[in-house]
Amino acid sequence: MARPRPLDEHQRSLWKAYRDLYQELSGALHAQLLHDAGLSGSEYAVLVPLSHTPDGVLRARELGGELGWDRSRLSHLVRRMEKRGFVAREECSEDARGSMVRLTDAGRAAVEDAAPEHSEAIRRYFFNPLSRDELETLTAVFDRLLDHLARDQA
Amino acid sequence: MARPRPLDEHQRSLWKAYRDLYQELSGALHAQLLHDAGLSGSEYAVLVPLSHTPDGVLRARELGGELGWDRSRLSHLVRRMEKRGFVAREECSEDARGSMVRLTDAGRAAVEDAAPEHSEAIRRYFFNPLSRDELETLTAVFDRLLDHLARDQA
DNA sequence: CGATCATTGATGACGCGTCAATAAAAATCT
DNA sequence: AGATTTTTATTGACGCGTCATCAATGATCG
Repeated sequence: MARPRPLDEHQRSLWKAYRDLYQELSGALHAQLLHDAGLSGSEYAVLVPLSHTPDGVLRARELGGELGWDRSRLSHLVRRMEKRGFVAREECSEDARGSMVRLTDAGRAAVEDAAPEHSEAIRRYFFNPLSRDELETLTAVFDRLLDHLARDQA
Repeated sequence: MARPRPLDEHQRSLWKAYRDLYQELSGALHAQLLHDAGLSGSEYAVLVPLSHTPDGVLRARELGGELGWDRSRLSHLVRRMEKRGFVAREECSEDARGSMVRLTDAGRAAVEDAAPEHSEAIRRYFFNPLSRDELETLTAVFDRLLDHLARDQA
C-alpha cells in the first residue's frame, strides 16, 4: 500500500532544516525566558492568556482549550507553578467540578518582565530577516498545511 | 534597550501557526512511528544513522554529533534502547574512553519497518500540498533563519 | 617524563508530559 | 426522580531530556 520511495536529497535537506530551525528557535527563546524571568516556555504559555484577562483568572478548561493542552498536562504544571507562587487555584462557583487558575502578583510580574524581550527575540530571529513576500508565502503555506492535517486527522 | 513593542496581529497569528504546525506534524509522525514499529521519534532518529552505515555501528560521539544531541541524552536513550533490544553497546578499540553503538537485528527490522510509512507521511503532510515555488521559498527562508541564529548564538 | 587540561561517556536527581485510572459533579435519558 | 453517560480535574506511574557531577582516558605543554 505504501510506496517504498524515500525522500530525495532536496526533500531530506529541507525537512531537516525545518526541524532544526524549530529546535534552535525553541532553544533560544526558552533560554531567554529562563534568563529574563526564570520561566520555562510552558510556564510562559500559561501566564500569557491569564495576563490578558481583566482579572487574571481563567477556568482550567478554557485555559487548556486555548493552549491546546491535555487536562492532565495543565493540572500538573499548574500544581508546580502554584508551588512556585506564580498562580493560585480556586474553586469554580458556577461548576463545582471546575477549577479556576488565578495569576498572582509574582506571576504577573514574571510575565510582564519576560514579554518584551520575548517579542523582540521572535522579531529578531524570525520576522526581521524575512521579506514581505516571504511572510505572505509562509502564512499561506502554514495555514494550508494545518488545514490538510486537521482534515486528515478528522 | 529592548523596545517594548509587542507583535502585531499578523505576526502573532503567523508565529502561532508556525508553532502549531510543528506540534501537529510532530504528533502525527510520532503516532505513526509508534503504531508502525513501536518506536518513539527519538528512537527512530537514533536508528536511522546506524542503519545507513555498512556495519550498523557508530561511535557514540559521532552519533551524537549527527543528531546534534547532548552526550547525556544519547547515553540515556541508548541505555533504554539496549534494554529493549534495538541496539547494543560495545567498547571502542581505538579510544578506550569511547563507546560504540551497534544496531541489532531487531533494531534494523524496526527501522526498516517504519521508514517507508514515515517518508510517505512526510510527503503527504508536508511536501505534497506545496508548489515548487513555495518549496524554494521555504528552502531559502529556513536556511537564512538558521544562518542568522547560528551567527547570533556564536 | 610528568603535571595539567580536554574529551568522552555514564549516572543520579529533577522537572516535564503522556497515559491510565479515579473521583466528583453535571447533563441526559427513561 | 433515578439511572446512565459525559464532562472536568486530579493523581500516580513511567519514559524522556537537562543539568551537574564523576571517572577514565587521551592530548598537550613544560
